[in-house]
Amino acid sequence: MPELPEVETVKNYLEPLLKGQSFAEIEILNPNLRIPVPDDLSEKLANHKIEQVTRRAKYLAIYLENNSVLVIHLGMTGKIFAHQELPDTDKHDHLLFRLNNGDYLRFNDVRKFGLVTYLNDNDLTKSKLFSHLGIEPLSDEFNGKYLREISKNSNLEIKKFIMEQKNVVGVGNIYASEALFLSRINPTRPSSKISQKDTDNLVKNIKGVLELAISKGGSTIKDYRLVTGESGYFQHEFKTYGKENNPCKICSTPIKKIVQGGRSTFYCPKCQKN
DNA sequence: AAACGCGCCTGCGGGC
DNA sequence: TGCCCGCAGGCGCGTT
Repeated sequence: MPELPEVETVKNYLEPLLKGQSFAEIEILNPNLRIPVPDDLSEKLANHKIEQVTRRAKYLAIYLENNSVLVIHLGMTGKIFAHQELPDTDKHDHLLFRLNNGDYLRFNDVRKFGLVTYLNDNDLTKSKLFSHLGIEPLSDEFNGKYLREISKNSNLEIKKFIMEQKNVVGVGNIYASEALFLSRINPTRPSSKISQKDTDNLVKNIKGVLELAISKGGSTIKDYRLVTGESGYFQHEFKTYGKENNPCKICSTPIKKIVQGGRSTFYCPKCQKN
């Protein structure tokens, strides 16, 4: 899936398409997602004006005039395509949204780790999907002081720590590797062993890499596509992710691949010392 | 109670 | 060519 920059990019595309419109009908083609798509989705959401299109963590939260919220998560392979007329559907399409202006949105998800549902209450914190989520990485609350405070007593490896959604949301497997490289921190270093100065730097680099990726329209690897079907561009700027055995951009040492918590991690063993 | 590891599901590419 | 295995932007759950 899409990590935070990809979801933010989707949000930015959807906002002008949706804001002020309403859903005329939402057709469920296949309800079998991470949680089943509720039968009454269309009934609950249709014909209520769309007020806001937002992102929280890696979720899209689309607020309607009747206080309900359409919630979409793209999982690993979820995609949303926009069309100006009735599109052909393929076997991994799960929902087809028809807007009052005749546009369509198509939700496609090969691996079905995504979800589409609604909330009756627009206070996201009341939902089980959102209640446990930590702060946003691009917010002012996410700063070196905060990160050091929550990490200084943890022996969890730093890459796992920053990917933990209760600590900070939206930092996925790619951007965790990239931010640690930029910060010259070994991904296996215990969180407690990172100085305030290095923590400040890590926060700066997490924000920097996410913002840069957003500015490039996210990263396209395999399945992820922009709403328009175009690719994002940030994948061309990866310094470590997927670069096993390629020379480090700084010192030319071959990039190493290890596995942490079942996820691949890429880093430079020379630049990123423990 | 934090932390691990597994399962959810499908497709693709590499190795044999 | 074909089969089998490992791996993939995430996340929640049960178990230690």
